[in-house]
Amino acid sequence: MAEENELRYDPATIEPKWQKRWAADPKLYAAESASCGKPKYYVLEMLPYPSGQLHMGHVRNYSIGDALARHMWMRGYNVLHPMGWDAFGLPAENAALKNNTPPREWTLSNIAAMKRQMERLGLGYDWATEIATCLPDYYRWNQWFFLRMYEKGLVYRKKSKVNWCPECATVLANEQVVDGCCWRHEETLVEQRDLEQWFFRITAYAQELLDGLDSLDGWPEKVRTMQRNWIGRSEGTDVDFFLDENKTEKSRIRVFTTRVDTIFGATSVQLAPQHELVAVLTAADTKLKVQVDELLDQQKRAREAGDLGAIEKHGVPTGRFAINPYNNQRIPIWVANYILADYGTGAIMSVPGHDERDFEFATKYGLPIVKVIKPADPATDGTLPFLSEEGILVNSGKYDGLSCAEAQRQLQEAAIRGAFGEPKVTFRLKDWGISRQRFWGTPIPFIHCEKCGLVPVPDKQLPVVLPAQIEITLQGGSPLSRVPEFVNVTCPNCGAAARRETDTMDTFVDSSWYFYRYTDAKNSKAPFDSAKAQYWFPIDQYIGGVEHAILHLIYSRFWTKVMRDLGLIVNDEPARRLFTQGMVIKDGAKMSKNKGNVVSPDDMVARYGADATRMYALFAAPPDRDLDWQEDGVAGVSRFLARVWRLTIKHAPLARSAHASPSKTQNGGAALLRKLHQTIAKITLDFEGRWHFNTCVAAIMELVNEIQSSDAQLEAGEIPAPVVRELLRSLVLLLAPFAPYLAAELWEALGEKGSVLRAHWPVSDPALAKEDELEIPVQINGKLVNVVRVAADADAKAIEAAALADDKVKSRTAGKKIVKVIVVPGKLVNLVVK
RNA sequence: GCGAAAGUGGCGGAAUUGGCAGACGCACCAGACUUAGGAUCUGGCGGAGCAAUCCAUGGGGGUUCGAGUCCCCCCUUUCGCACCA
Repeated sequence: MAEENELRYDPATIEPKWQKRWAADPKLYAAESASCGKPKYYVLEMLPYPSGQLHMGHVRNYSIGDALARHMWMRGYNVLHPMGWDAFGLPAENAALKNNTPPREWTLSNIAAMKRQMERLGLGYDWATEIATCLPDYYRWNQWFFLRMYEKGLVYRKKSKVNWCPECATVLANEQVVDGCCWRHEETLVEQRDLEQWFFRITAYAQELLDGLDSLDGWPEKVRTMQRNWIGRSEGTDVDFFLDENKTEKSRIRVFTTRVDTIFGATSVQLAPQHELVAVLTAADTKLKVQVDELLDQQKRAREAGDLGAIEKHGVPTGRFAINPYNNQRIPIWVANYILADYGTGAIMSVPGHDERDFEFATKYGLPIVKVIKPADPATDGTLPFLSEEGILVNSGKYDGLSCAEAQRQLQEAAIRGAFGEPKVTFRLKDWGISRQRFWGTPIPFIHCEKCGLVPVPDKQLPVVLPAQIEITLQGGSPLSRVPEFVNVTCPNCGAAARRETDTMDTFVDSSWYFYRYTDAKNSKAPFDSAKAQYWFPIDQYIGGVEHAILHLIYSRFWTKVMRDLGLIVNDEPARRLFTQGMVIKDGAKMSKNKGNVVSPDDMVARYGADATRMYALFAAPPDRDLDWQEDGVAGVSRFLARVWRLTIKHAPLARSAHASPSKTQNGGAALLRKLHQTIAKITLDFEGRWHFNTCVAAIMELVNEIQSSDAQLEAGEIPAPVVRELLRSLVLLLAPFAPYLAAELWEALGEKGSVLRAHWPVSDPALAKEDELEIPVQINGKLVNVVRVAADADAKAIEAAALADDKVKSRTAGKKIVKVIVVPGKLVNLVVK
């Protein structure tokens, strides 16, 4: 009975034992100082929002990062592997409303719970560098950066149309609006409101953010493409059309076009319904106003249907005319529902001959369609619209005969000379609106003074701390505005009574620079020490979900460039390599409470242990693909770990009896050593880039299967002790990044002192890994017939001879003619037979 | 509509450079131990066929001695973009 117990793998005993020991060793996962002499490696997983519960997506993300961190420790790197909490945000306020718990208390207790879960999973974080963005010693630096950016002209306040989510009761950034709805409330339509808001001038870096993408070759192409599209650079020309014949400054309509070469084909000017000229015209024309209101209504309905792109085109003529500055042609001005107010100038020239949308519109309303580009390829000449730039200008006065590109150059020059236009680069990217009318965020460090206007809070008064006592509601604007002791201050400038700003910052501000704080988390004099940041940055490997491709990942690139220009850092980009892991799904669908297919990490850990749960998360699919969670699979990994445990414990005494590695002339166990060194080579290679950890786990399973099927030899003492020692030691080392608890337990069982993390990652010996003999497949006309065994270094001749000597090959080729023999040494033989 | 990725047994997946398709695991089947255990071990497991053998990587063509892998066309799924002038 006692013996049976002894041979049972029990993660519920092993794992808490090591968890305790690890917690008692603060140096174990701690980054060392720059002077340690080792090469540095910064591996980072995106910090979680402290909802209170880890989900399987977290487990997967952190299992990948932790495996990499452990591997790099074993490779002798100085590893920074930190963790923190993206701790501001609306859920804390919702919880406060629901349970009457203060946001701070709710958040901190969630952090404690999730930290326990992470420790239970055995994740190797340097908790000495832990950060929580909701604490004043972190968010004071948000305020500090805000003031520095204000000084640099990168922060401004302006009244404009902004996105408003009624559910969040706050403003949202453009990046947080998905298909016209709130990114947090997919069913809630975002409204447009005119509000005075704080903005970061991210557009000042638009070109650099775009150019930088070319250098990020360690980032997924998908993410780079998404950012390029989001930044949306387009080169063109601004052109002023004159209103009627009255050529005064006030009566110009500026349009933006990328195809100024087609301007002789413009047959109308189209304005967005929100265009300021439309407001002037409708004020004097009630009939027109009704029509324009209808266009606005159509836009609104299309947005509600989530399909603004497919709006049916409608327009109304204003009765007014514009003069084309190049040929003085008089063309009608229309208002159209498909013209976007916030792109370009909110007005376009309509060229139906060479633009698909304009063609559709002109056809519908009977506007003239003029051909001004003749295709270079005569085969495509004829039908309009002709959209390509591969052509020659016609019907364009003195520009006739020019290529499109040359015409664009000359027309731009003419516009500059005539002072009615200029070359223009337009970006789709808009400035980042960061004001939030919420409580649980970083207070914006400004004061409104009747006399002095906007006054920045002086540095020495930072941090502006959130009040502890507050009543949370989702009505009536910023909750902070209802806390008199927060609002009422004296102006730092003139000393008069003044009002504190009551908006807080977007939580994406918090996560835009958090990874710098990890390098110097306790600094109370500065956000971080520049020398420390310079040592650790850029991040060597960043790991997270692709859903942040244009939110967090563009904001943090922006922030890095701002900090560089403030002289704080020298790197241009935050992360050298980015890895976006796939989703965890169940029964073919994303896990969600609604579908009732949520698998709890705690439940998995309780039933199978942390090692099995983590290892399954790596084994079930390659990390970049979606992973279908199958509980039977976790049980399978758990059985495998039990087998490793039994095998190692059983043969540990023999292994411990040896004290050296096997000598090269050792007899016995060559096949096992060969398999071992092949496995080491395979896994090492994967860590260096391919990251197919699923096949790494499979390779370890193969190795264990092979050792186990040699059990009879092991029992009979036919495998020398040094070989057994090397096999088991290496097996444990290979397992250490994936199943840290079991590895620690078995490392100790093998009589090893010190942490397995400080042991050297095994090195594959090519001589030991090499096969003596190979099985070479023999094909006849490309079809497999048999395999022949040959020496591994056999040349083409020898292989051919072996193939031709094979009985099966002989009988298949009898009476036929061998036309050609293809021999790929080490691979195969193919006989072409007629 | 445009762009990208993917499509392989009952399931998750493997095949790193054009070279034995299905590694590894799950599920299932048979057996051993044992007598009730969701334990362990052994064997089997793409389809058809008694077999030799044939068929098989979404479908159809092509290149090649040889194609899951390369090229062309089509279908499906997922993701991103979608009047950006």
